[in-house]
Amino acid sequence: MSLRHALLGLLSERPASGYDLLKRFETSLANVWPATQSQIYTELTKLADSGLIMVAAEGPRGRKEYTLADAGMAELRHWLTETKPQRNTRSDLLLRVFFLGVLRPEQARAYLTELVELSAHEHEQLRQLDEAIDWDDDDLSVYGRIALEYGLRFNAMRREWAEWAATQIK
Amino acid sequence: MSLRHALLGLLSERPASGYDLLKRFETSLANVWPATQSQIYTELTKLADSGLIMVAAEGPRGRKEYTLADAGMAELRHWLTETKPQRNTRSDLLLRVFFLGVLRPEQARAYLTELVELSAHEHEQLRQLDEAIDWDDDDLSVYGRIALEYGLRFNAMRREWAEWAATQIK
DNA sequence: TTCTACATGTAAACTGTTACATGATTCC
DNA sequence: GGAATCATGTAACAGTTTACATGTAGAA
Repeated sequence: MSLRHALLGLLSERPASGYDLLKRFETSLANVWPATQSQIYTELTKLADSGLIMVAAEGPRGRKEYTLADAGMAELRHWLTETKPQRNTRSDLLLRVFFLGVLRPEQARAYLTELVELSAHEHEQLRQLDEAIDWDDDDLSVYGRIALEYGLRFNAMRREWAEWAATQIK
Repeated sequence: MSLRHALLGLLSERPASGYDLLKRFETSLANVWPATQSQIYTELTKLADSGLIMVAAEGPRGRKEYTLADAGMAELRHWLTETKPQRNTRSDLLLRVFFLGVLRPEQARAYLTELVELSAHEHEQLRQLDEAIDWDDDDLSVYGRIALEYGLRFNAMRREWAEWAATQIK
């Protein structure tokens, strides 16, 4: 149940409405924890009911601005320090690799070549994002930069692996 | 819905019972697509109902041995060649990184140090698995080795990243 | 005035996890 | 005879996706 912690985390930076949070998910958090509009609004209601967040203000068009309650900050800290991350790496991309033997060698190689391109493309997207952001030296910048660096290294690794893998066939 | 394709893929290698498939998930496939006993038996029933697999034989203790039907092989090939992999990387491990700013610097560094150890540990597990397996040059060996190499490279990358990240704090 | 962005909510279907429930065969 | 392993199945719950449904405020 990480969605609630993602919401608590975002609210720890500043108060926001469901709509604001949705936008933040679509941009910064989409790569590590995608969430839909429906899921976010439902979870915010639950978080407010359980007292981890509060409706601090109501604005035009029924806008509700949420703030983190003390209990919410405590829960966020607990999640960060006391719970172990799952190394649950469900990857349909890698699952396919196991079964490439049912294809002809050139088809299998084509799949791996697509992965090279996919990784190169994602790497480039992140590189552009990196350039576009005016990095500061506040918390958000430090940790945002660290997360982005992970994406860069990950895509570089995956690209090299897929290039190597393509040479292993036949 | 990759579970059904994982099952079709395993059955493309050889006929198997639900129990056999469960064991294969626990060992080889656990790293890329974990599945529970309950899920596997339920999905096998659905696959048989829709004609993608068939019950070829029944053994002791109610054992049902499934084989891949032609339609199942077609569906497997379709999945491998015609559908795009999701680059859906839900990672609670990385999600936490975004919010490490709410912790004290030494706590944040401790989290990253744990990731170094986690990656080193997983790398070592895979290295031992690599040594233990008697790699052949059949399809299964070629693609199994490719998938394992991914794991090795991934954990090496993650370890180096976490080591670097720890130096970036404060 | 009309379009776009803001803004929220619910229902149904699907996927995945945990727990319960049962029983047969083989090995020691 | 007892324990471990083989073998299957279902129920309840939690999490996720897709689709539907509605309406307001501001900008051009």
